[in-house]
Amino acid sequence: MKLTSKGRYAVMALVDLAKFNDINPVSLRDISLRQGISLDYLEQIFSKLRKKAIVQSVRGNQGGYVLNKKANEIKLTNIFDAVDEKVKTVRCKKESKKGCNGKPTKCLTHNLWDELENHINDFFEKKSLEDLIKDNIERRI
Amino acid sequence: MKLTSKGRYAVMALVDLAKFNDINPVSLRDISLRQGISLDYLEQIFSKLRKKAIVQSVRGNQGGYVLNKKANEIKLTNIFDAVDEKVKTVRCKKESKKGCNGKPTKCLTHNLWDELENHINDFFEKKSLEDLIKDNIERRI
DNA sequence: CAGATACTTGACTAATTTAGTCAGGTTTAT
DNA sequence: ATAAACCTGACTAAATTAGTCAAGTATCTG
Repeated sequence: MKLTSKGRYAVMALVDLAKFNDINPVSLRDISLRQGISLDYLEQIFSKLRKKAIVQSVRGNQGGYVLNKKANEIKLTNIFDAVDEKVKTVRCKKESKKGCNGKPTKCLTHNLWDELENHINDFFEKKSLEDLIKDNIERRI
Repeated sequence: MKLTSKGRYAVMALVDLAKFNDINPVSLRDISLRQGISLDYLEQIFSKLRKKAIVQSVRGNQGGYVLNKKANEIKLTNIFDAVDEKVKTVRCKKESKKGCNGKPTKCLTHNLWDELENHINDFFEKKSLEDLIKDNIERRI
């Protein structure tokens, strides 16, 4: 049960973006340097974030990225969803007619994994980018 | 963020075991047939469960496995721990002197991942095998 | 004691996923 | 014009997963 670095990076980069977002857009190059994430990889990640309208891009010289919503409107769920970081506790959901384990019934623990999934998603649903930034400032004091 | 099938199988197999555990020990072969898990794979899993004293083995003809503790004393944590299903939200913990991302400071989101880890582990800590079995019986009625 | 049943161990492997890199663009401010 | 920065898609090495396979050892039952 582990988080992929794509998901982690997406969140890190957005916190960085929100933090340094003043008048000018923030360039991926700067984020790359500050957070130690490869520029190429960041581009992949931001392409997805843009498609899901979480950020907006500003092209050309002195361009970069800007948040497309207020920080308190961006939940972790939205971020993870954008970069395809999904919470998959079970395999056995898609086989339409069969249950899990190839049998007509649901597996003994099917309900458990659903609960777990909800439990984790709750966490993601409650945390917004703003929370993270606040947390970050407090910590520094 | 996903659960491996080793962890899932371990829990499924133990619920099955607890359910059919009357006078005789339960053979892996039976579990394999009922739950649709390969016998060889089950053997690997039960070897680990035995080492962590979650089950006891009974050798010989009509042998099999028995729970080594009461069902309400076996938490999901114990099971996952036994089969090395760990909750790893972050990579950046072991590099003793450095923080995450190779810098001397912690990454912007370090605290978040810790929280997430605790949130998930809470869930595992609270659920016991007994809960699962009860849940299973209720559901059938 | 013979044989079957069932546990035990360890090595091996195919497939998948992850975590990127690389190359070759396009757009736009100055 | 040109440089900074975005944009896209293909590619790949390494790690992990999800098992399989083979060769045992222990012990109950007849």
